[in-house]
Amino acid sequence: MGEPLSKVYNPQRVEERWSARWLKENVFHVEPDDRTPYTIVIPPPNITGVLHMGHALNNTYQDVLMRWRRMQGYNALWLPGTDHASIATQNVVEKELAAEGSSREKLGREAFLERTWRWRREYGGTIIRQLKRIGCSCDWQRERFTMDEGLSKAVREAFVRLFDEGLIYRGSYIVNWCPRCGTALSDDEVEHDDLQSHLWHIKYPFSDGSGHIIVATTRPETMLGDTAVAVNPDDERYRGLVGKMVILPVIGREIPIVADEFVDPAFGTGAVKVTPAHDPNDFAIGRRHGLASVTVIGEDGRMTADAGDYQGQDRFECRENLVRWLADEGLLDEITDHVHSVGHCYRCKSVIEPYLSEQWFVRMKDLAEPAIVAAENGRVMFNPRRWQKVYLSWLENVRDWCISRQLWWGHRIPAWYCDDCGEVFAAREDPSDCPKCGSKNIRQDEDVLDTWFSSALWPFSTLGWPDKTADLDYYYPTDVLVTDRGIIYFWVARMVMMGLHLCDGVPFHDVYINATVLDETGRKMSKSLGNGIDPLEIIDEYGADAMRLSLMLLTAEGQDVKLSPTRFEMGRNFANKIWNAARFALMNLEEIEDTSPLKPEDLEFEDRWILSRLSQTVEALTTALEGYHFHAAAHLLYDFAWHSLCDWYLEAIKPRLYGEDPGRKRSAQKVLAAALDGLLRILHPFVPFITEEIWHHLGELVPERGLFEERPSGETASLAAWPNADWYPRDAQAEEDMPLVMDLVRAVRNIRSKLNLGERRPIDAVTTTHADADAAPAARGPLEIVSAHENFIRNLANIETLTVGASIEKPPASAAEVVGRLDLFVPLEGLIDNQAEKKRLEARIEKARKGLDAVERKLANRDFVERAPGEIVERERERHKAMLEEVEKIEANLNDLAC
RNA sequence: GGGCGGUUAGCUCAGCUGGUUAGAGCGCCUGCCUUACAAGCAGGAGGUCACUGGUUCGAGUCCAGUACUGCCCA
Repeated sequence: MGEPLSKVYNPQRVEERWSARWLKENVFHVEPDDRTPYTIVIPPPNITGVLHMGHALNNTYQDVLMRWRRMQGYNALWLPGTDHASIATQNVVEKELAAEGSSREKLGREAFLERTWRWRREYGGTIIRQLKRIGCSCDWQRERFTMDEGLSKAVREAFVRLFDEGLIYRGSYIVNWCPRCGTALSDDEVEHDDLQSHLWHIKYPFSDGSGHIIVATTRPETMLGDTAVAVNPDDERYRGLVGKMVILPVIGREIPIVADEFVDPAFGTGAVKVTPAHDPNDFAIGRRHGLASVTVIGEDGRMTADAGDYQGQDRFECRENLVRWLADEGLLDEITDHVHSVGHCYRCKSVIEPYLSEQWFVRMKDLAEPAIVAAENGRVMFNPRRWQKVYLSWLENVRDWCISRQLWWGHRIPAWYCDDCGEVFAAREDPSDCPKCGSKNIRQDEDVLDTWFSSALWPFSTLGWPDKTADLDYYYPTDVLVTDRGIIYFWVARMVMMGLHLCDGVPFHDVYINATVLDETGRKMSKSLGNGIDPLEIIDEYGADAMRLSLMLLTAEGQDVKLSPTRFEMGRNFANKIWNAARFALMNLEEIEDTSPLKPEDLEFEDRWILSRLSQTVEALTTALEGYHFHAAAHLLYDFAWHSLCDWYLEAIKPRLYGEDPGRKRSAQKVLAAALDGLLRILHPFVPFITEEIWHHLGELVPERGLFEERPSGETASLAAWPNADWYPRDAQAEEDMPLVMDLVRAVRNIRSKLNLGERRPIDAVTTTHADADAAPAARGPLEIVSAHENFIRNLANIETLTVGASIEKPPASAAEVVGRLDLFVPLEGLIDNQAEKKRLEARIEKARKGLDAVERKLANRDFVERAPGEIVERERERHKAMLEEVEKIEANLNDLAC
């Protein structure tokens, strides 16, 4: 790669190159060995899905963890895969069929499944390809799919075990029915929205003709299936009516008035209609009172034969017609406005119909208990902590889980019915006869399992369970699950339950709940709103590294993140900065001859400082990552790279690199190489592509980048060692000296700027102090610091001659500044703009006085002096002294200007 | 109705166990195409930390309440 590096970083080619290379060389594949494992299973995206910003964020977190742990030397497995998504996938294929004028019914089950598998082969890999573009370092060789042979076997095993243990049962209950998808849903798959609706007050005449009772309902169309009217037993208004019969309008059925505690006397008229087949509460009332159930709305959302004249009408159409009829008949007492919560299908948003049907359920209570304990005693830890509460409250109030779906795409329920003896049984292998009576007259249940049933097994089914594989033994339990808060119930809780029950241990130790991605106005990004930002467009425009880093920089812990496309400029600019810093380094390392280790005494001030900063950064960064503080980690990197390395260090070593002293040049080159090497390592988990690219360029020039010892750099940044803080020497004195030195440089630059001197006009400067005599003799005096780093200051402030000495008189016509205990004078004979200088000093003194006032107020407070800790009071006194001195000096400079 | 967040610079947000003159990025102002980078450099302006009360020598930070706002559950 001899060609010169472009001035602007161009991510496209770099990302393509490294993506391909990582894949080709299978860099992220691992097998069990004698190292410590670090495992993450990916939250498997739907095969119908396309990558959205939420995936990008979620997977960047995981990739940062994986790459970091891998570099730390763990046997790091990130197991990827996809989810078959029963409803979503079936919907997609059915839509295709509809466009062809066909349907799944026309095709038949087998042909439909064949067709769906074909779809999955053709399009199901889209999202996996997209994950690769982000740079995800998954072990792609281990990619799994929830309907793979192995995972299907796991599903069967789990079902049969739970069935045999009595934890799976079948029964007739009210479930959430989606008439559009034609299937039952679990409670969690129903989204509740408040709708502006009405309360219809309907007269039900007594059968003896003695008048009527008025019931209030939000769903008049279900009245056709009423089998009672209920009132509260304590309700004085209706006490005498319990037991009386009423005639159900339209149908003409005679139904009783019953008393039930459930009825809220304050709701509506205090009398409610009871429709056991179409409402879960009514179903319970019906059971208590032995009422019949009449189904009037069918699977397709149309009225059944039992709906009389309304048969065949759509449920909403029926409502309108029925209400009109009631009004015409004088049976409609009134209509009031009413807001109520209506369930919608989470897949297609249709209004859910509570529907009485035969379904399979998982008994949850006993499974939930250990999952609660696991969280309470810290075997499963949530980050941020507060999500534990969400998890617990769901488990504590958990209801049985409806797992059967009236779909074809999915794991067919491994349960069989014997038509001769009526036996119902589950089996691991397809049976040929009934285990009870031996009859061959058996048939398998038609339904498939809820997709989440297989998802619940994901952390161990992907590792080979139920077989006792070496993978399972080595990689399970996994270390952390990174996911969205929206699926704590659906998925996280169920994995913990299943892991504990079936696999003898929690599936992961930590759960990291990532932020929700919002648009710039604070709305959730969603397909239906069309306000999503396409990660691939961002990658095309700014690069994957830029997107990843932007997400990490912008997403504060535990806080949702508002994004707009332009916010990714942040990451792009950073990548470009790194690119150019590397370009600078590479240009100046080209003719490095001697790469043998340095001796500590070869290091100069800026070297000692930057290495100390790097050491600190490594330490703080490692701690941040250990605590999942990704945002803090990204900012540590940003700050070190940009504001320490680029702003100061690179500028500071230019004279050495361009100068004539080979020793000083060599040490600058060596430290530069070591610092860049370290930066690339710690940056790599966040921005893998650009760091990998630079790593190789650097490797060609300086394969050996150890500071005081040999440290071969290795082939790829992806497998480079994560640095320890002690790779780089700490230097307390360099760190202590630097702030004053920087302040001095800034003061000179400020004078230049405010007095319009231009950046490059050579000037002289004097630093002096009149208070040195008072300084504690043990302390390193400011003049000592300045003279020690004279070259550094002269270079960065572009000063020709820097005079340093005690008690030097202010040269005539000088600009003056106070920096800590120092006086800074810039002699400007003939150049000084007195007006500008006056303005500058006035602004300066105002600020200084504000500080002084605050300290004075504090010290004037007797309570503070008496009750605050001595060291705090002492510190304030010190500050007061310094600030008073500062104000006085600036004042003197101002006065001086006036004459 | 219950639970959990949020309210800090024009915008988006940091701010750990209470203690220097409250920070960053973007935007804004001034000056710079300085041989790594104009996606940049240097300098600067900008905040009664939502409100009320309390605890404390001291509150953006702790406690109580209020207002507005977001999410989840019923």
